[in-house]
Amino acid sequence: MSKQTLPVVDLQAVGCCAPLAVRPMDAEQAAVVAPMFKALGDPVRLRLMSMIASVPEMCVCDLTPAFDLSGPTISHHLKVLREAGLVDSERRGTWVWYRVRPEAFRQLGALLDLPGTATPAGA
Amino acid sequence: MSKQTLPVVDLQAVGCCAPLAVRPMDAEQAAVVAPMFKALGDPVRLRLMSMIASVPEMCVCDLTPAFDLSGPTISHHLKVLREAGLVDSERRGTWVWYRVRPEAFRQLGALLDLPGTATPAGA
DNA sequence: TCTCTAGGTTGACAGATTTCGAAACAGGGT
DNA sequence: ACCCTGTTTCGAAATCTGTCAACCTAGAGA
Repeated sequence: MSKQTLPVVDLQAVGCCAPLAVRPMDAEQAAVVAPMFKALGDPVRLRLMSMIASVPEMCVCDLTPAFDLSGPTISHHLKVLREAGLVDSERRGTWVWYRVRPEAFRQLGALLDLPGTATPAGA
Repeated sequence: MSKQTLPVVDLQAVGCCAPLAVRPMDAEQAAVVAPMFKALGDPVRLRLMSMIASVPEMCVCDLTPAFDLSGPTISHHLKVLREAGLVDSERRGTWVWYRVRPEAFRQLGALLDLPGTATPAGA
């Protein structure tokens, strides 16, 4: 699965993350970050992500039945999220558990900060 | 262009935006938000977005030469950003100007908030 | 140990979407 | 009328989505 960190995103190396609204992104940075947004750009994956993100960890066996999709399809979507660096998976016994990678999540959030807009309380 | 607001996203109607990490998204919400992430999921569009977001407004005539792509292609990408509700365009005389829609930007940012993680100053 | 069963992933494939450029078109200035 | 900016249309090539079949791993039972 991914006990040893995959050669995937390498968030640190990007020198990342002035908010989009502050400094334009260079091509290299964009090439690293775009796949993360792309991974979230599918309704199924977005829901998978939100289900995983809203708990400490989530079993695939609870993810799959939430959709009208076959097991392999869910597995493929999870792979996309994994390869984008957004989640991490670990097999424990019979089941496979997914959890978010907070660094990646944080990086995307930071990118979307709108300076001078301290996320209004009521939003 | 888009003087009258396009029947596009309708951010308010979604009842949107508990952070992903707080509550799982229902299918309907995901269907509305996913296209926005999808729009940012291409390196070219991500850079376009960042170029637009980092200034009050941006002329297409300054956007196009920043890429090794034809005019029509850039125009296509801008259309995707527009239809996702992320930017707005306006023709003034000869040139067309693009600017971000802060509400959309804010919505995405809110979705990616990681509660208990007040965006560290240095990040 | 050997087998059986359940949970997940991988590989291969058809059908749908994207991406991009050439050419044609529309808006606006001169 | 002519030129310049940007968009649209259309078609070709590449990529994505979802399924079935096959496979691998782990636990249960004989």
